[in-house]
Amino acid sequence: MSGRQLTSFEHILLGLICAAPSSGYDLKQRFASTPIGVYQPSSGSLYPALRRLERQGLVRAQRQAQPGGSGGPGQSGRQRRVYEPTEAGQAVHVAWLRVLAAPDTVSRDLPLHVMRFVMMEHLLPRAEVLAFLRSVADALAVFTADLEKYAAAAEFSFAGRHPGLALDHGIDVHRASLRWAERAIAALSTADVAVDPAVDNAIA
Amino acid sequence: MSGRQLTSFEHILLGLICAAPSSGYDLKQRFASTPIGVYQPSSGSLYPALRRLERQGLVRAQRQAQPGGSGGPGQSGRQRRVYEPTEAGQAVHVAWLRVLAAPDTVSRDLPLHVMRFVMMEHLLPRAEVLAFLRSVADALAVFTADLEKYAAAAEFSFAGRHPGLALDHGIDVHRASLRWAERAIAALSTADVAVDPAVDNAIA
DNA sequence: ATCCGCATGTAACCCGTTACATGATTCT
DNA sequence: AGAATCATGTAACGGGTTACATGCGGAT
Repeated sequence: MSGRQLTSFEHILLGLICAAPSSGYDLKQRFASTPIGVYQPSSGSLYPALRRLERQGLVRAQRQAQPGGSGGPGQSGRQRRVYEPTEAGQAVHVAWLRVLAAPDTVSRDLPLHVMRFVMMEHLLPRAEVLAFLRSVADALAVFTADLEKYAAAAEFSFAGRHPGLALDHGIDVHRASLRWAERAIAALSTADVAVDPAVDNAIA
Repeated sequence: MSGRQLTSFEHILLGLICAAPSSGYDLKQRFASTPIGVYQPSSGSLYPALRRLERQGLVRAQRQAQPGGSGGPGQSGRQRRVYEPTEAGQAVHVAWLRVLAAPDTVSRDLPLHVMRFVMMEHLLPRAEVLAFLRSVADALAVFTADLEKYAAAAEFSFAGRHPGLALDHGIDVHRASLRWAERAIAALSTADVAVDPAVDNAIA
């Protein structure tokens, strides 16, 4: 439990491991197969990151002997290091999920916020998820308002020109995110509340 | 003119210098004052990057003696290194502006594309700007279609759940960008074509 | 025997961040 | 003199990318 705080990439890896114990190779496959980030981590970033998480006591690896069984086509080659979260790891992950969005960083961090939102399912109670989405929506409202204020102030200087159009793009995109956040709040508010037993012991 | 290709950051710096000769400090101020990227380059990245551009012969620095004049409040302190583009630098910049958007990288590169779009004003003829925007729109159309196909295929597995909502976000945001690109094309197509004399000698 | 796919790792290189250092000028 | 602003730079550190190395099993 050395103090230094994790990078976003490390936090995401930790989150994926919390969702399901995985080897480095598993994680790579998951990045490859989902439209998660369009981001393909390289071996040179992935394995060292996992070692760092391990060194800090947030995950634990167990060598998985290939089953092979009697006559079955024991499916693969080298031995896998399957990581699972420690209690400290789970605590760090949940704490990361609980951080609310802030107006001054929401634009830069939006993809990360969306990723965190995905990981909250089954780990945070409905009410906290809604509070998080509210923080995102509020932050985006502030951000877009600022952009529009800027646009209004500079209108004479670049209405209809390239800088003005670029500013429009920023406003449009963030307004789309804002509308999405509001719709997600509505959807999750009215959805059947099938209480998830996993959530309760995750909070404990 | 050593061969190695530039980072995005270096390309942006080169573009800003092409737009107006600037010192490192000027560039920092410009990043600070515009909603360009919400990105504040540090001295430790900015000055070395300028030196790299200089070493490659893309920009040229000239020490600017503080005017000061007779009795006037010569406004500032240390001597500035004001960079201006070389011909090679301008050529590299324009070539960078001319690269079209591709479907497989458009999501990752969108902010960069928008920035390039801004820099095209006065440097590329209207027709090329429109062709660029078309490539962006087409790439986004492909990208969103892929996302929607993915969503349709996985609907049973996560309709209304967090992953599904996150996917919706990706679709919404990229559709917003797509609509913006189409609108920008329309706006620039119908706009008065005041032929820009600067453009022609930039192409030469 | 060889190649391919699974699976993990390492080394060189580059770049960005943080934090500090330095120079010159003006304001108090 | 001391502080503030303008202005450029450097050093330590960390992490990502690329490319290569290794190990083992099954398929041709």
